Amino acid sequence: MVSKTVVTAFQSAGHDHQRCLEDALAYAAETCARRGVRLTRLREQVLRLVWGNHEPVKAYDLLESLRRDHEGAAPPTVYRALDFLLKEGLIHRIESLNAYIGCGDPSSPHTGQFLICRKCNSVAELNDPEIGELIASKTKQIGFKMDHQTIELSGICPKCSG
Amino acid sequence: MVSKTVVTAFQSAGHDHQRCLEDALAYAAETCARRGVRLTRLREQVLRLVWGNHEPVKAYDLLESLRRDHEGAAPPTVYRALDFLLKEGLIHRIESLNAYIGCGDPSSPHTGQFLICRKCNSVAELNDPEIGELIASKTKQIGFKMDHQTIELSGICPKCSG
DNA sequence: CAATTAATGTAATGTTATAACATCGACCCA
DNA sequence: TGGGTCGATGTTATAACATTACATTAATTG
Repeated sequence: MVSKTVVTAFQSAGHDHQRCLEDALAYAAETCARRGVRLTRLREQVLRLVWGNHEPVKAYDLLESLRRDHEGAAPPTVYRALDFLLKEGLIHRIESLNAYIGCGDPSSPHTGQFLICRKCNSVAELNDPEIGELIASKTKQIGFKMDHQTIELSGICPKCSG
Repeated sequence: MVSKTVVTAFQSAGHDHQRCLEDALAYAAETCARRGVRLTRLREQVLRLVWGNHEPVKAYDLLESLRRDHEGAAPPTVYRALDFLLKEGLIHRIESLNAYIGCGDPSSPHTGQFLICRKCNSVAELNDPEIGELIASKTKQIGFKMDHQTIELSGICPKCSG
């Protein structure tokens, strides 16, 4: 498997998403097993829905999808699963969109930098250490003890800008 | 007036907030006049409330305050004023908190980097060009045409960790 | 297999934000 | 100066996002 630490997406035309999805699910299962946490049917199904494509997904859209084969799903059903997946680093929340997206590299805990295309809505996860480190050093300089970065960049992706 | 381009807040003990507030309001009035846009009573009052302190303020808290001397204020009353102030760069929205904060340097349009103290809730606006430029160059490298940065850093401020 | 804890079900409600249409008021200009 | 225009605000309703609280079920452990 090619390293995903630099950039996940934007996807090329030949992207085999079925494969991408199955890889992510397998990886999640393995990760949870290793950590001794339970990737239940419900949680796996939510993860699968989040990974449906490379666009951020909204909680209530997930809820609607989920209801197709899980009658009786309610907001807490979805939010609990999302909380679990967030905690395990299997998905990220995009604050500026109130939406969720699959994590391109759940191997180690991290906070990515998200590139959001406002034309096609796709999101790429950049995980550039230089950016993270520059910010860490600048904030440290002024005595701020940073523990979390939220970096969301909106614009036009390579595919959409031709 | 000392340049505010590097960092606004965290406020020291001797911070004269009355003065800080009046400066910001005067600056806003001047800016709007220059641009030919109307800083109406309502908009100014909302700006004053946002500048009440150096913590982000929630829209419905503003609404409640506003109602004290503006009976009949409703959500659109507040959100319209916030939209105006955001557009004119007089305030910023903190995405990760769904809250609003006065802009430390409305002179030129910009997107700051926000340092959010999760202990005292104060927010400092860092406006470090190196960070902005590094991100701009990295994203450009991969063909992304960035037009907006959201950078929100949470942690413990110097005062709280001191 | 009983006890315990984690996960899920269920109903209600809290919080954040916008839509749609009516009215008011500032400004322009003939 | 009075009427037209457009931006601002009033008002009602509802959409969109998220959590609380408590009941029930399922997995895990001693």
